[in-house]
Amino acid sequence: MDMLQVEQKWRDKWEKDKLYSFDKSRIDKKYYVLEMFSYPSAAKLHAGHWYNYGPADSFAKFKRMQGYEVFEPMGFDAFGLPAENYAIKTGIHPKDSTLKNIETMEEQLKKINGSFDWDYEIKTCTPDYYRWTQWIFLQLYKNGLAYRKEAPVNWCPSCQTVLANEQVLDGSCERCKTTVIRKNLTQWFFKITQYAEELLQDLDKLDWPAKTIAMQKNWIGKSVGGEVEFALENGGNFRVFTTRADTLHGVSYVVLSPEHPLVNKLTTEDCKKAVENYKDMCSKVSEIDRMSSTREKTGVFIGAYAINPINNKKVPIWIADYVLYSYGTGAVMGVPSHDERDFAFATKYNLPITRVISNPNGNDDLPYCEYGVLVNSDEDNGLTSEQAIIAILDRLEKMGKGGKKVNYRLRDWLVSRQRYWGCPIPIIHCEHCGDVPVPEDQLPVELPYNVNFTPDGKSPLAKCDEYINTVCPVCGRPAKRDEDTLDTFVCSSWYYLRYPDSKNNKQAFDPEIINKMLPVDKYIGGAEHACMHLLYARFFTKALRDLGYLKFDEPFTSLVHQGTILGPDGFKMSKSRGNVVSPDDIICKVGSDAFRLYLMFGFSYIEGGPWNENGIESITKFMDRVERIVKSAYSNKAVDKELTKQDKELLFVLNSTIQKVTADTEIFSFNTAIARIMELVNALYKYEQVEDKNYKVFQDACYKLILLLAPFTPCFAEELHEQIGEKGSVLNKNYPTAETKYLVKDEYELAVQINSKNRDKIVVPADSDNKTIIEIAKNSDIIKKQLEGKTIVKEIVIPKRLVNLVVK
RNA sequence: GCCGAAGUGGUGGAAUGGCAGACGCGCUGGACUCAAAAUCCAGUGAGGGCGACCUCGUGCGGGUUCAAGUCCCGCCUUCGGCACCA
Repeated sequence: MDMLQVEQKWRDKWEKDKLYSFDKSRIDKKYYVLEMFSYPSAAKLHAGHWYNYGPADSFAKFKRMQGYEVFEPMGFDAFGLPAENYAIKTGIHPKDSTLKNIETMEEQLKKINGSFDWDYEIKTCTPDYYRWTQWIFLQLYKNGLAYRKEAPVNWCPSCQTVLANEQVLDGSCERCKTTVIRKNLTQWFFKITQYAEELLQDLDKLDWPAKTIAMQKNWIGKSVGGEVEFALENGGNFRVFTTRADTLHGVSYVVLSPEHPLVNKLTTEDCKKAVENYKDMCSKVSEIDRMSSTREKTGVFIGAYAINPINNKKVPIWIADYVLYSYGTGAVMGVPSHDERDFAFATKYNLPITRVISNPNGNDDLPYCEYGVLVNSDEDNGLTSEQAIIAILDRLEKMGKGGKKVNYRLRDWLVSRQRYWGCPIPIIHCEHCGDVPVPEDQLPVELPYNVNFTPDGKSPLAKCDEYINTVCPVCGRPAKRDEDTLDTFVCSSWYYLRYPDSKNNKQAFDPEIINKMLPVDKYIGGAEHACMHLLYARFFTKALRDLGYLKFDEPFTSLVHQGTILGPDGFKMSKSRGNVVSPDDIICKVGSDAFRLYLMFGFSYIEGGPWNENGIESITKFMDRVERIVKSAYSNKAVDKELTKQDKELLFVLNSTIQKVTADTEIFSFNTAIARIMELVNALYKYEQVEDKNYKVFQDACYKLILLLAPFTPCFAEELHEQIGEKGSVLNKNYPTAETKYLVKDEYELAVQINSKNRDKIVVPADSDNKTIIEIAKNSDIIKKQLEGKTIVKEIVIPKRLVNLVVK
């Protein structure tokens, strides 16, 4: 079969017939299959895109044939840094390059022969989309979920710009290799932390890969403990967070993070110079370096003291950069005897180390970081750690000096970017009125085209006078627009909500429609988004629910990550390695169906693996085999006949194939599903050699074979479907279901084991009881011989599988 | 350091505690052919035996079980993620 021609033929026909058009009248049967949309890169569609979209689309087609009204939209995550960097290098405007890349990719995507309904296409960089991104920003802002504050960011002193974490490699700017420093800038944040607990709890409701759930749990990082208030000599106080209140009696110092606001107030005159030097040193260390646990702990004494509320002991106050201002209270208590970091710190600076928890094993080594029994702890002596944590925090609470507290590692999401190619932030800064939201009827705030985005330390939009200068919507006086753009992850946090109502120019989406179409039933994409996109999207869904727009709690009920296809050398495909396999070259040779089928058969879908050249030929061979057997089956007239043994055997294989393929496809185990189909084809070839064939059975099996193949090789199946004289699209036919009457066997083959070693095989009638089976087993010649002179001590029968005789 | 996943023939990869290696690639042999290609059929974990068969075999070491790739304990290696979170 000339697949290239066949594929073109059906692609055209399907487009003409609008085969993949979503039928809104069948919304009650909807099945929303979503593949993560892609970034329109100049590098075109690569094997990774194909591996995501091809098999996922087969799943969508499978659902369609099962009678669901499948909604499978496609679009582009079109804002972002690569286009801007490309523009800086080449001078080609990001908008122009992006739109051009989208055009190319649309053409390539069509060659996948996916069930995409292009009427619902989204491009996040177009005003009709980002207008609503801005609208959502304003809803979050108006409800206290978006706020502005000063925060440390990665700053490249040479490029004079802020860098995203991903642009910092080993503490240096990826472009100029200059050491990145931290700098405080006023930035927009989304209050994702407000949802920390729900984001954590609801993970249990999701049909998601366990790995991804674990990653999100870690990322949210719930930590149950308490706060302890330390008084200052001058009358003030501050709090520390701890999970080990049981060790409170062993505090020998406290540490504030260098950025803690109390540091300047408390530092004594004679310590000022050392403290200033230390803070200066810290600011030069990147956040990434600072967060490394292998770094030696450093710090300085600030000259002041704090009072331990439980025993009124006076302890020195230090600052150290291992204490993070952004976690907990930005201050910790130092208990060197029971914490490794504190132990290292105290040893280095000669601070006292007092044991307050005894080791039940009697071992005296310090630090001892497990739970135990309290010692040297006054009235708390003898309590276990578990008891003491509760007792001490209760007591502190009664004293008004602390109590139970839960902390999360999750931080609020910093969404400002000092970049051009992104969604403008719809806020106006007015000297008189403060931060003023752009009135909703004035959205979108359009991204201006003529902007100088060469990096020079200022946000590109700040240099565009006609953009930045505006009037305050409240007082009418001159004011300035926010000069930053939004992180592109903001755009992708709600696109799945826009798809089903993508042409709506009055609302971001019609809640009426969205609440019927969502949540997404099956979401397919890379695992690299576990703690970014997938978390942000969950947050948006919950926030929009609480604002009254959505009636569901989670956006993606079920999630699947595809693996990664590596180059033939086993390394990740990359231009620099020269190991990139081009999908275009392959589909030009063997066609899109064969390429898709190879991707689905050659790898375990969730694992991926290295590309293998010769595998693809075996797939075209298989397709040829299918074509030949189908032709053979339809070469004779089908007549009703009584079923022979061989007919029944074929029917058994056919129906068990249907059963297994259905079950495997459901769980994305495509390689085994296709293996089962190959087995069916092998059985058909065996049947072809039967003298007295029943062409009715033969043809029925081949017809169902075509249906089974349709989701995996849509054009190929469609062509065969037409060739055997069927009307309409194969994709509109019902997916076959197994007829259980053909799955009943008259007899079974069982293995016979002696002492768990295979010794023989027997065939027994299907209705034999265990006793009969054992008799048959014992009567086999081989077994008889093996049993000579031995005593049977146990007889085990596993129906339909084996008999095991345990002998002495 | 912590969390997660994985380790099976020459190879990609299969196996609700129940016949390890499905299916495919490769290889070997046969049929067809003057020959080749294509196709079809058969074989293909290792070792031993003329043979029916026997022994060993799922990273390593133990264990539970009639039975372990699968469950438990202790390791090794690889990959992914997090990493001074108090």
